[in-house]
Amino acid sequence: MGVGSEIRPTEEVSSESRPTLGVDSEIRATLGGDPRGVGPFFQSQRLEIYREHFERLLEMGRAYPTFESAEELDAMRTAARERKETFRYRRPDDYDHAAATARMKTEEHVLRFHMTSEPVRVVDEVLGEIEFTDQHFDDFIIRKRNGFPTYHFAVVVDDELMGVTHVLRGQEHLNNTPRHVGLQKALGFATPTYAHLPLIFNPTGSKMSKRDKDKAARAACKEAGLKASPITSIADREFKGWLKDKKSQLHTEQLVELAAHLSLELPEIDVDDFRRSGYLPEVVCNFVALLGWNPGMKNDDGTDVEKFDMDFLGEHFDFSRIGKGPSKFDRAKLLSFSRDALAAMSDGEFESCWRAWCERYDPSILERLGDSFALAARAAKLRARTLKDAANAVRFALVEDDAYAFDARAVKKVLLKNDGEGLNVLDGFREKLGAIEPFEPDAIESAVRAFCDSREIGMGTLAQPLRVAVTGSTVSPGLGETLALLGRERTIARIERCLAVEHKVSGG
RNA sequence: GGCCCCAUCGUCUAGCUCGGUCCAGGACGCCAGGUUCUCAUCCUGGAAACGGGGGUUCGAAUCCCCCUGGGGUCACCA
Repeated sequence: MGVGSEIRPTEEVSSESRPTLGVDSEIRATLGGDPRGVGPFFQSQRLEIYREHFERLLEMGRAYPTFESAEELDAMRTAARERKETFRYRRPDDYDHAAATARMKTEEHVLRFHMTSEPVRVVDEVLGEIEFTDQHFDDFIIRKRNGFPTYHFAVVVDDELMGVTHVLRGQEHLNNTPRHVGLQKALGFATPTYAHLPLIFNPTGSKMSKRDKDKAARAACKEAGLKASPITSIADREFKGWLKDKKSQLHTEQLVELAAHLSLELPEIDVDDFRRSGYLPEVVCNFVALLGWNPGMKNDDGTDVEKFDMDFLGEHFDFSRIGKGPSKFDRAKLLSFSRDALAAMSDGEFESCWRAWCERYDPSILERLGDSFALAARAAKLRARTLKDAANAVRFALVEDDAYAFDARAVKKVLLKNDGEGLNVLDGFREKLGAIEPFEPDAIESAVRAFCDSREIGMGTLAQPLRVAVTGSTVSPGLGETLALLGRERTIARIERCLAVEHKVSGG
C-alpha cells in the first residue's frame, strides 16, 4: 500500500517506483531537481552532497572506518548468537582514529557512525514519547564499501536538504528512529516530527508486502509444476532465477500476464493493483484511511461515520485518532464499500467509469457489447461490486448465441418440471416477441406481465423459463434488461435454440 | 533471544484523555425472516467482544502492576 514505504531518492527509484496516492508522478516529473534546488533525485548524482557530510562526521570523530569483510561480520554474528547475545558492532576501546583514517586511504572499508550511549528520546505523534535508553545502540554503517550511503544516512541528509518537517512511515521504522535522531544531532540538523503509522496485515496475519504478489505467483507456478517460463515476456533464465530466489520480484506486467496464464488472482497490494481489480481510487483511499484511523463521529441515525472523501479527510484527519495497533486488511468490507460507491453513482457516471476501466484493462468487453454498452451498464450497476466484476452481471450477453451452456439443474427445475410447463409457456410467449415495440426494458416487462395476466399465471412462471432459455441459468438482471440487452433477433434465436435443444432432452 | 510497540465482537472500530449515562454502540461478514420474475438491492430481527490475574475505588472497558498473547526490529535492504 505504500504506507510502510518511504519514497527515497535512490538509484533504483525509476525501476522500483510505486505510485503512492499520486505522489510518485510528481517526484518523477522532477527527477532532475526542481526550482527549490532540492534535486537531483538520483543517488549517484548526489554523492558529492553526501561526501561533504561524511567528511564532517569523520573530522569530528563520529564516523570511522572499519575493515571487516561481510564474511567476517557474518562469523561475528553467528558467534554472538551462539553465546546467546545480540550482536552489536561497537567501536573498540583502543580505537585509533588517526591510524584508521590513514588506513582507509589504501584499504577497502565501510564507514560507521559512532552512537553515543546517551539515551534518545523520540516524540512520536501517534505513539507518544518513547525513550530508547539502553546501550544497545550499535555503530551502524552509513557508507557502503561501494561508496554509496546506506538508507539511514541518506534519509537524514535528504530530509534535511529537502526541508522535510514531518515524517510519516510504517511502525516497522520505529526502531530506526534513534539512529536517525543520533545522526541528525551529530550533523546539527533539526529533528522532524515523527508519526509511526500502524502496519497493515493480510487476513492471514502476515505483513502486507509488495512481495506478496511474487509469492502468490511463485506458489502457483510450483503448484502447476512449471519449470520453464510459460510466457514470452519473461526470459527463461529470468524465470528460473525468480523461481529460486524468494526475494526477487518480477515487473507488474509480467506478473499480471503470468497470473492470467495460471488463472490466478493476484493479491492487490499497490494502489495500481486495486485499480486493475476495479476499485475506485476514492474508495480505496477511504477504506485505507479507515484502517488505523477513525473520525470518531456519529451520523444522525447513530451509525459511525465511515464513508468520506478526501475533503473530509483533509478537514478532520488528525494524528491523535490514529490507532496504535496493527490492522488486518478486510477484503469483504472493501468490497462492500466499493459496491455501495458504484451503486450510489448515476447511470451516466457508472457508465463512463466502467467504460474507462474496460478501455484500459479489458477492451473486448467494449467490442462485444457495442451499442448495448449503456444498457449493460444500467443492468450491471446495482450488481457490480467492482468495475471488474461488472461484466459478470452481463456475461451472458458477451458470448455467442449458441455458445452458452444450459445449466442442468435449471433446465430440470424451470423448463421440464410439470411435463415441460416451462417450455410450453416459453413457446407460447415466443410469438409475442415480434410485436413488442419498442424492444426496450419497460415495454418488454409490460408484455411479459400482460402475457402472464392473460394466462392467469405468476410472473415467475414465464420469467424463469425465459431467463434460462436466453442465458442458460436462473440468474440474470431484470428480465426487461436481459432481453433488451440481447435485442429482439438474438432473443428469438436463443429461445429457438433452447426449444430445439430441450426438446430432445424432454423427449428422451 | 535482546530491544521497541500494541491489546474491545471473526474483521475494522466507537467508548478510555475528564472512572458511574456501557449487562459495551456502529460497520463489514455471518444466521433467520420479509419485499421482488431470478440474482443483486432494500427492510426487519439475531448470534457475536472489554485476553487472564492482582490492585486503586462506593464503583473500572476506562487508572496502576504482573502474566499471557500479537506484532515490529535486530543487513555493506529500504
